[in-house]
Amino acid sequence: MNASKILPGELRRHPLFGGLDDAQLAQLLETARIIHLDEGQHLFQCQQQASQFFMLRSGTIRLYLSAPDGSEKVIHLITAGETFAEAITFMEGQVYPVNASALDACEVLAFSNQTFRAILRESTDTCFRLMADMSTWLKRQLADIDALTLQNATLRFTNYLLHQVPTGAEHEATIKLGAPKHVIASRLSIQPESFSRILRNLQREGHIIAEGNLIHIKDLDTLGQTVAQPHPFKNL
Amino acid sequence: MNASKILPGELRRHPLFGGLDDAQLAQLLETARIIHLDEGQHLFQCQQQASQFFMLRSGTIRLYLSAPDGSEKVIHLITAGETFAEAITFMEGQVYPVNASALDACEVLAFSNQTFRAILRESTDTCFRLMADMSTWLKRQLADIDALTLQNATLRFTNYLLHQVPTGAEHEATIKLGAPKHVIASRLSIQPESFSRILRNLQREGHIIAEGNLIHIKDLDTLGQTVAQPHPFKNL
DNA sequence: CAAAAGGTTTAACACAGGTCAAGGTGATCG
DNA sequence: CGATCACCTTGACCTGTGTTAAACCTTTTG
Repeated sequence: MNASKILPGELRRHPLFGGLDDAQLAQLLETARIIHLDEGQHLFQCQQQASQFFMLRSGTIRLYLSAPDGSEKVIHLITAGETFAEAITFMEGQVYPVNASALDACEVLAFSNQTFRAILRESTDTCFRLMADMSTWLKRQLADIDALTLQNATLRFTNYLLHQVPTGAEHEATIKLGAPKHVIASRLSIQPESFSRILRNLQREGHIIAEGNLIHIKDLDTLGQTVAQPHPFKNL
Repeated sequence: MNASKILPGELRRHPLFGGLDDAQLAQLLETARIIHLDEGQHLFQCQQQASQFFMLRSGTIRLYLSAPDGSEKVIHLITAGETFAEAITFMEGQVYPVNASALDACEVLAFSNQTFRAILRESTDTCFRLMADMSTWLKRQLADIDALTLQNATLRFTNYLLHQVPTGAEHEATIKLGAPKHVIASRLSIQPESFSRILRNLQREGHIIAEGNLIHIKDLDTLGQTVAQPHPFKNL
């Protein structure tokens, strides 16, 4: 599948490509490819040589780590419009540090690292955009480490929920989980069984109403505050 | 304290500055400052406006996160020669995402973000160096997330130990912990008490000999393999 | 040098969340 | 339309690690 169908405007909408001129964009598209993935199919594996980076057009991609014993940990869920693996070119070894597989049917744009590096060589503006991009990945990962070490499972989930709330929501909101619950659970480093229990507890305590992959938050302010302290009345 | 005493060669040894020409280096040094920190003193606090990044000349700096309940998590220990906070200029908000304090007396070089950005504008080579630098931070954090989610406390510690082993060591090695044990423990997201137990267990099982802040590894190959499976004979 | 302070170790106990096992529900399929 | 499969839930149990408390250094300090 070649890239003749890729629209320049589609790329320009992404901050990373927002500063490219027509010639640079054409240059990038020349070596770009469209990749179709079926559900469950891998885009790349950990440790594999990285010659491309990607932008997801549609579907959901799961970035995850595998342990020798077979257990897995979802690092990030990519949704339509996001780029990923754009920083790998600058790592020594230039191999993907995670696995990437499709959660459902996906359409992915694949760009040549080599071509993009050539463009970066000529454009400090795009360098700056990539560095801004990389810094948001750094901040995201830092937030994850914070969550893993300083928050308990329930708090990780409520924070996750609150991050899904569309801007502008006032007091309540209904969130649709973008992936099977066990995938969200892995993203939050929680076992499916624990995730289920957390959901039940939050519902029992009146914070949310969960129905399938829809979660209704009754009060945005209460959630996150009340839940924050695991044992507010421990010493009474 | 001005920067008249900063030697250009000192900076050039660091990969980040390795591509700067004399004029650029002079420009950077013009707005650089030397900062002396006493033990325990803060270099910056989380959420503080970031107008500088740093290179540590001597001593040890602790980068850490704080939770509202007062608990802390050491993210990284900076040792002499390392740069840090160099990526913050590209984050939106441009505030430090962590705290930084001195574990002992430190001498720190502080560089102006504004000046460095000006240099980056003129030098894609230095952009590439900074991106390589940022990608190693990304990979480090990923390794931490991996460790936190897919490894237990003992494994995190043995992996940490093995990373401290100087290259070239054959079968055994003696590691000197570069910080108080409770700081290393926090770096590994382990409580001091648990850390102490892990040390005792590894010693009882004959893997290491611990004496103060010195840890002797009896067999580099055995450690990391034998220890890897928590319960190898669980089902016997 | 006694006292205070900070770091480390030990032991007893507690618990969040992992593990195991079983059952439910809904979708897909031959 | 029964069978299979994937996902989710529930309950009982287990364990790694946190917590609490106390004792033990070692170093610093008045």
